[in-house]
Amino acid sequence: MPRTQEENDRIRQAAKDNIRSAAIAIFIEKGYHDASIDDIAKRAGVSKGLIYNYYKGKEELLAEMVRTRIEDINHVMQTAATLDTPSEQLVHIIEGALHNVQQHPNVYRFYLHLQTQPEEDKVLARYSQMLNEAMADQFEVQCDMFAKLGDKDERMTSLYFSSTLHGAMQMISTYPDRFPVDDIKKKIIQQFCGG
Amino acid sequence: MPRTQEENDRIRQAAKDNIRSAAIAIFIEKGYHDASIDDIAKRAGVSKGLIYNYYKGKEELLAEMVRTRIEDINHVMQTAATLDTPSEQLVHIIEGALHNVQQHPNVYRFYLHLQTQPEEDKVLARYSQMLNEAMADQFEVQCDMFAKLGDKDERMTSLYFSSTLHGAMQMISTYPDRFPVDDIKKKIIQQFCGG
Amino acid sequence: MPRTQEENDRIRQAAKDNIRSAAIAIFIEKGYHDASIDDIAKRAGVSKGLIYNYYKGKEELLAEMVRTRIEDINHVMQTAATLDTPSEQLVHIIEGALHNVQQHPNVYRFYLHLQTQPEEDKVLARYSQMLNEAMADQFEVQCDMFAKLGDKDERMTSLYFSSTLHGAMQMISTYPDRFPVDDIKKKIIQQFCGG
Amino acid sequence: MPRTQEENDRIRQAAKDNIRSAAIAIFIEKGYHDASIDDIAKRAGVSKGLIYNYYKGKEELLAEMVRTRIEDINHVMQTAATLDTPSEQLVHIIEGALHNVQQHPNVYRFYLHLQTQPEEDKVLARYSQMLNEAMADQFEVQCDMFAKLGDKDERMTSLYFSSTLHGAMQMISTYPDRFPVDDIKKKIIQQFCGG
DNA sequence: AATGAATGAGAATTCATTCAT
DNA sequence: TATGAATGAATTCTCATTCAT
Repeated sequence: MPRTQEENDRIRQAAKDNIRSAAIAIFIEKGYHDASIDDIAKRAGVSKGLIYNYYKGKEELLAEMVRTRIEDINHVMQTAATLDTPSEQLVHIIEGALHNVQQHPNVYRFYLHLQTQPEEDKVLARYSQMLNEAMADQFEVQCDMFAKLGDKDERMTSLYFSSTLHGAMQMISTYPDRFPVDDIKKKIIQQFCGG
Repeated sequence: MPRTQEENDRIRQAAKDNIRSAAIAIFIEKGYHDASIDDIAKRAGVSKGLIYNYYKGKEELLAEMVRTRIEDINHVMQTAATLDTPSEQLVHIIEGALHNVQQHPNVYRFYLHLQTQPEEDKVLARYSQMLNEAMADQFEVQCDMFAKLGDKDERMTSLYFSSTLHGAMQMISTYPDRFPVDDIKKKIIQQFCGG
Repeated sequence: MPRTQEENDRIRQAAKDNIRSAAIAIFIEKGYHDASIDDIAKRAGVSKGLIYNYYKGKEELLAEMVRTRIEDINHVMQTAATLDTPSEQLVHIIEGALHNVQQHPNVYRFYLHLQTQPEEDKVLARYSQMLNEAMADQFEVQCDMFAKLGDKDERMTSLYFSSTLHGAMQMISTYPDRFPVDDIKKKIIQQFCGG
Repeated sequence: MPRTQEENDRIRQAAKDNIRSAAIAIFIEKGYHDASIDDIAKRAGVSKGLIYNYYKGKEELLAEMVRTRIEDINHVMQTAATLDTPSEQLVHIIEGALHNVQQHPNVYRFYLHLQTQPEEDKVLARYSQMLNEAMADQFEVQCDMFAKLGDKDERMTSLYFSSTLHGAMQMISTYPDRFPVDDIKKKIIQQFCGG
């Protein structure tokens, strides 16, 4: 007697999730190139073959991961946009970003690693670019916020803001134990969400 | 007619340099993993075997590269230290850093990529760490500068400064054509080398 | 409410036939090796599992196919044998053969491909051999026909006839659009069914 | 001290030849799909890696083989063309073809197998087609011969001739021990090289 | 000092087959 | 009877490294 449609869907979804989680974990631990399908299969506790049942290959696992990442970024931006004042919006972005890096420095590290992939890497260049574009989108949204904040030179300020914020994120992910996140957060808020 | 000792040394050194240059170029173009020894040999115009004559393997070529990089960083810091005022010193660091990234965005990209290597990568983690330590050294030197500048909270300022500077460098290397380097440079100088 | 025995048999037979048809179609389109069980299951509109319910594996599907082929060949020969004169009998064979190839060049092609399978192919060699034996049987029957036609050297004539006929079939299947089937048919009939 | 250029060339050529021979032998024994690179490496007594040093992959080994085959076919045709009378020319073609199959039935078998590859096989279809084209070229040359022989309907005769000849070849390769090659050869010569 | 032929360990991927439901 | 999730053995191909010359 075959399983019902629903049951199969459930099993499939569980298996996919399981594999995706394992892949994410392994990618973050070892990096994309060093992670083998075998590693992922072992971590997920499934056979190599099953991974190919659900994903076209290693690259698709990365694609899924990047897609999720971009959605997360966009989600933060959209939530920010619902807040009342530009000042609060920027604070939300800052806190979201720094909190995230602080909680998962390796994840930020992974994506920064991906973004800095040599452009010649035919496989990864696409994902690198997708992340850069997401950052560019984020930048545009920030420009609006600074404009609403009364900034006359909002593009320059947004750039400077992004530099500072990403610099801080980079530092946090590099020295996760030593970096005084809260103090830096205050400084950034004070500098850019000034009022 | 055997070569003289000196002549041999000269030949050896020239060959080593040649190989190192080729390796650097290829690593930066393709990244460490994607660069093959064959690529490097071809670029250097020598045989694969010769590379192993001078270097223990691929990894040692990277080690050499990282060593040079760290020396370059230290060199900038030392030169800065010879300047008269802390303000001039910081300006020198800023200009050196930004100019460098602007001239060779891919080089900065390469090292940032290396620094963000997953820690589990047994081969590369060491180099990642070495670069981080160099950055930490740089940080300490900067602290002195900010202290001399009269800053009471020089460690925090130095951190914030490093964040901002590295953030800017990251942005330049990501968007080399669109980023207004000079404007940002001015802003950084104004903010940190202030008065 | 359990099904009756008959009903079950009917269902089983229908399912088997369905699968066999799908397998034949896929085998002919893609060849044995390139055809996947998945392809066959999709074409038949059943699950992979069901195929294994009715057939031991991929090979048995081929076996079934070859069995049918041989039956078809024998059927043509038997029908020929019911005709009155040896001349008519041979004409029937020729027309049957050429018509068949002309209608389904890919089918002939498939079996010729199978017959020319390397002998070492442990899986397929058996089927190759079965087809060759069927051809040998056909040859014997033809010998009788040529004998009845008054040929003193009937084995040689039958061989020459088979060569010519199979050569023509090979040409038709290779150049299905360009080959003047009817003209060649006439020539063969004229040459061999002459008297 | 490195080897001289010549010495290397010699070594390379020997290795290539060795690999090619092994590949041909294995392909003929097991067929293209069933032959693994491992098989070929073992037969050649070299490592798998070396094969990829000399050939882009499995397909290139086949390509080389097919190229040689076509050259051989063309060579027979060209040699035939140098003979004085069309009758002698045709006899030369017949003898060349039948002798060849008789000596190496498995080789003929291999190429017929290749020619009958399903068209959907994306890898092999090209080679199949190349062989068919070589056969078509051969056909055109034969037409001229029959024309010179005074045949009014030379294209039809050439087709019929080709059918008969290829049919015989197919039979020889199928029943190499039982087929009376010389007798059939005489019959073909008698039928087509008139005089 | 210099060469490049040769190796072999390891990676991604495919697919016939099994088996719990 | 029927399903399709899961397996794992086999295969192609890559590349850092070795070593005879």
